[in-house]
Amino acid sequence: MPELPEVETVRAGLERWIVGRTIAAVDSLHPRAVRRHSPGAADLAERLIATTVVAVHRRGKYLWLSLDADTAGSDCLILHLGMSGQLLVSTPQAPDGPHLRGRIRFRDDGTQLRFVDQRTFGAMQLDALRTDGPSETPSSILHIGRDPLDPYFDDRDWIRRTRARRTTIKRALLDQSLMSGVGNIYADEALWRAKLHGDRPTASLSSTQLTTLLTDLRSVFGEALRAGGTSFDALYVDVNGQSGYFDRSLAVYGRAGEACRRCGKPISRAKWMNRSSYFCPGCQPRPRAVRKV
DNA sequence: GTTCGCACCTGAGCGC
DNA sequence: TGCGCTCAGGTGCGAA
Repeated sequence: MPELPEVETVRAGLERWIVGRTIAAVDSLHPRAVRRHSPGAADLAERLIATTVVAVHRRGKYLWLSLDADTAGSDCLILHLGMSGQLLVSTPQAPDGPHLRGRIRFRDDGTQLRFVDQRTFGAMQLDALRTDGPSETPSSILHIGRDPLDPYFDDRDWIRRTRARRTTIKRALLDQSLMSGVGNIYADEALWRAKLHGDRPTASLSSTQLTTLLTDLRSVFGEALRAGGTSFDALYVDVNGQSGYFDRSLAVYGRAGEACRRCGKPISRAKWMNRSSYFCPGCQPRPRAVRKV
């Protein structure tokens, strides 16, 4: 599933392949791919034609292409991969796959940008950039917090706001308004490294513990980035269709029943909010209030 | 205002 | 062989 390292890998690929190119045509091939663009697919295509991609930006799991022309009040194209989205740089001759949802063709008739998305949680949307402190952000994602690799991310502010929440630490990690980019996989990995159970109330954690968690989160992100991201199946690939290999380095996620690399106890898997949570019962004991008898 | 649960969606894997 | 169920999970929305 695309989380921060996977999205950043895609962003870097897009930067290499599409910056400086002018859009000639946009094909929207599935209504859900443009559901967040309320004027509809035809409007999206019409306003993108003849614009040039200036830069590719990312905040958390959101990508956006900055465009050179004022497209009637919108100056960027937001791209979100959802759970299974892929942005592929393909030759015009490459066959359409079964889950092709959108396609951007460029005036140079070279490679195309294809949006492939099996589960249709991803989306494309035109938006206007707004000043957001020291940088610019699309207006519709102003509520998304900065990610921990953002140079303007404020560690102390995140710690203060997290401790003020009346929730658990895993919920807080997945709350994209507090901090973006973290999904289920890297939340479990960072919590394992920090020896914290996901059900620990945020208010019970010290500043030191949260600082350690941030450090561990950044290190797991860095390692995953160097590995090109995590790929459990064919759902995540970079713009050239290549899989990352960080899944080989995961300590807990997807390893239920296997020995913890730190203490040797078998990794547990628990149902959590209609999904799974992986943790080591030895290194990450449940807090007393929710400890199962 | 904050927190939580659920729907959205598709295809692989599994049991019967 | 075919059917039905479960699972995967990011995001937005409504309810409490």
